[in-house]
Amino acid sequence: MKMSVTIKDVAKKANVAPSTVSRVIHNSPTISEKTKRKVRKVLKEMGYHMNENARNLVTKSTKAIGIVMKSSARESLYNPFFPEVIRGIGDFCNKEGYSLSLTTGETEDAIFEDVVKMVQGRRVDGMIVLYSKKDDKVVPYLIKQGFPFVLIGKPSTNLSGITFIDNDNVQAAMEVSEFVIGLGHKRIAFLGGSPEFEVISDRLMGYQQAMDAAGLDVPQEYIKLIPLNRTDGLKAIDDLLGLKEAPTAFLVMDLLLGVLLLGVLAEKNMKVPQQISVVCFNHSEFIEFLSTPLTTVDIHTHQLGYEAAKCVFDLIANPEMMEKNIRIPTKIIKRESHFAVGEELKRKM
Amino acid sequence: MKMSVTIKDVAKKANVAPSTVSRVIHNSPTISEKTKRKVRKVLKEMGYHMNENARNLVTKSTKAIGIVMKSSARESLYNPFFPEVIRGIGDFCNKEGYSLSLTTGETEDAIFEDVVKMVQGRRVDGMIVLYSKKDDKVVPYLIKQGFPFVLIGKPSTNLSGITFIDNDNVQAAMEVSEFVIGLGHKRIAFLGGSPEFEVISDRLMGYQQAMDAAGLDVPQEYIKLIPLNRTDGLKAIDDLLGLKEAPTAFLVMDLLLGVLLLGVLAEKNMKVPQQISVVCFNHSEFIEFLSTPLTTVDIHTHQLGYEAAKCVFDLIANPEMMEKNIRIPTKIIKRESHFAVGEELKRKM
DNA sequence: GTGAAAGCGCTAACAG
DNA sequence: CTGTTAGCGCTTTCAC
Repeated sequence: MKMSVTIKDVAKKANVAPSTVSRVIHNSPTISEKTKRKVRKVLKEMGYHMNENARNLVTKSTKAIGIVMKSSARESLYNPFFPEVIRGIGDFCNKEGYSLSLTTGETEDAIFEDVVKMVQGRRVDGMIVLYSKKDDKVVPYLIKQGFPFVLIGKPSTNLSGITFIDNDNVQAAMEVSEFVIGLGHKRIAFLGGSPEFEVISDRLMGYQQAMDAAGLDVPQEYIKLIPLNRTDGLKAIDDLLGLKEAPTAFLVMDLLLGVLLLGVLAEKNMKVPQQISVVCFNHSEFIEFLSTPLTTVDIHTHQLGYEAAKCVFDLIANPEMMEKNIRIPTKIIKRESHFAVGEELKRKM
Repeated sequence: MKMSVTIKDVAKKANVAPSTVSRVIHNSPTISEKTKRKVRKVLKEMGYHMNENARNLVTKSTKAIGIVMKSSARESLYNPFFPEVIRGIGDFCNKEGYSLSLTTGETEDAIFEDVVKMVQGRRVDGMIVLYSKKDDKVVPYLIKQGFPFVLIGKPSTNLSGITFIDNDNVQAAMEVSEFVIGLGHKRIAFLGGSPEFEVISDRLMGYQQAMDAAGLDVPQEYIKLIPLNRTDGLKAIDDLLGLKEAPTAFLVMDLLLGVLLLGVLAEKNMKVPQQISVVCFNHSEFIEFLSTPLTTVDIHTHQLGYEAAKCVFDLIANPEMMEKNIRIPTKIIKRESHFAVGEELKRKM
C-alpha cells in the first residue's frame, strides 16, 4: 500500500502554507488564480487525494449515508425491490458526492448495533430505513438521538416527527380495482400479503372502497391474505378457483404470487386473459420474460429511493425541518392479462 | 443531534487521564481492575461511544470494506445474485465488526471515481469487486495501488496477483451435461449468455467436453449465445425448436431465459419434462413459484460473497500474501424438468 | 499502573 | 491574499 500524499507535502513542495492548499482544494475565492494554478499543478503531480477521515473529524460530517436493511435482505431477495431502491438512493447520493453504508447484521439486535455504531461512531450523516416494522427499536432510537433519517414505507406506530416516503397504496389499489371493474368484472379477488404490513392493509382498503363505490359485493372468500410461499399460495389459489362463484379477476399483491397463479391457470387450461383477468402489483422488468403479458402496478421503487435520499439531505441541511410525507405515485402498466367482459360472458355472470 | 461524549469528558469525570480511558476501552492489561471498573462505570453512565473517524485517523484503518458494483446493479437486478452475494459478504464482515460501503456510480467512470475516493480517501480497508469485465480500469488501479482486494468472478486478462473467488463453471457445465446425457439425451442445446463473459465461455467448454466424451455431436445451431432480453431469447428459442433435428434437452444459462423457454414450450403445448428436458443455471428460491419443477444448478452465491470477504480480511492482515483462487463448488438441484429418454422416444431419435 | 505530550491530516479562525 | 495557530477525538510512545 502506497503511502499517501498529505496537504503538508503539497504545501512544502509548492512553497505555500497547508491552509492555502486546503483553500485551493475547496476553491476558495480568496486565493489568487496564480497560486491556485501553482498549487493545483503540484496537487496533480504528487497525486494528492483527500483523507476523508481527517476531514470528517474536523468538519463533523462524513459524506456518507447509512442504509438500514432490517432482516429484509432475505425477504426482498426475490423481488428487485432491494437493488432497485438502493440504485435510487445511490443515484442521488452520487450526485451529491455521498457514499452508502449498509448494515450487515442479520438479527434485529445485530442490526440495531450496526445502527448505533454508524450513528454514534459518526460514520454517516443520515440514515434511510428500508421498510417499517412493528416493535422496531431502530426508529425510536434515531428519534431519541435526533438523528436525521427517513423511512421508506409507512410508520407502523403513529410516532410523530418521522419523515417517510411511500406510495399511496390505497389510491393505487382503488385505481386498479376501478380499472378492472371498468372492464366489466364483478367478481374480483384480492390475493396475497400479510395484513400486518401497512402496504397490504392499505391496498385492501382501496380495493374495498372501489368495490363499494361500484356497488359490488366482496365475499370474504375473495380475500386471501397469505404469506409469500408456494404452499400457501397454491392453497389460496385453489380455494378461489374452487368457489362456485369463482372470481373472474385477480388482484395479486406480488409478482411471485402472480407467477404462481399464471402457472396454476395454465395447468387448468384457463386462458389469461380470455377467461381470467390478472393484475399484479410491483412491476419489474422480469415480467417481460413471462409468456403472459401481465398487467402490473408500478410502484416506482427507484424513485422511492431517490426521494428518500433527497429528504435525508434536506434533513441533514436543516435538522429542524418539519417532518413530511412524500407519496410516490403508482402507475398501471396495461398489458394483455385482462379482458373486457363481453356480452356473452356478462349474460352468464 | 445530541452532542457526543468524548474520551476527555469521561476522563475528567472519572478523574483519570484520557489515555487511561483509551486503555480501558481497549481492555489493556496494564490497567488495574479497579480503575477499569471505575472508568467503565463512567463510560456507561455518560453513554460514551467511540468516534470512528478519530480512531481511523490515527490507526489508519477503517473497519469497513468497499464493494464495487460496476454498472451491474442494473444487470443483476433481475436475479438474486446481487442481494445474495452482499448478504454473504455482510455475514462475514459482521462477525468481524466491519461495515460495508457501496459504490454508487452508474457509469464506468463514475464507478472508477468512487473507487478512487474510497481507496485514496481511506474510507475502506479492502475492496471486493463483483464481476469481472474486459477493459476495466478498477482492477488495474487497485493492483497499481497495492490495495487489498478480491474479485468475484474470473479475471479476464491474465493479470497475476489477483485473488479471486469463483465457481468452477467448466466443471459445473460438464456435470450437468453428463447428467442430461446420462438420461439418454443426445440432442442437447446450450442457450444464453454472451461469450465475452468468462462464465459463459467456461460453461460452454464444459458442455463441449462432456458432449465430446460421450461421443455426441454438437451442431453449431445448438449453441445460442445471446444477450439477456426477451426478443433475442424468443428468437433463439424459435430457431432451436424449428430445427429439423430439434434438441430434446436445453441447458439454459439464466433463470430468466429458463422462464422464457418454459413459456414458449407451454404455448406450443410441448410438455416439460415429458417431451423436453430443461436444466437451468443459477438456482434461486424463485423457481419454487414456477409451475414446472425446474432442475437448476446452484452456484452458491452467498458463499461466494462470504469467501470473498474472508479473503479480503486475510489480505488486509497480510498484504504480502500470495494471491489465490478459491472455487466454490456448484450443485445440481434435481427436480422434475427432465426425463429419462424411454425406449419409445429412443427409437425415434 | 498511569499521566503527559505529541501527532494522525485536515479545517477554520485570526492575524497580517 | 496568505500564513500561523489551534484544535477535531483518538492512540501511542515515553516518562514517572
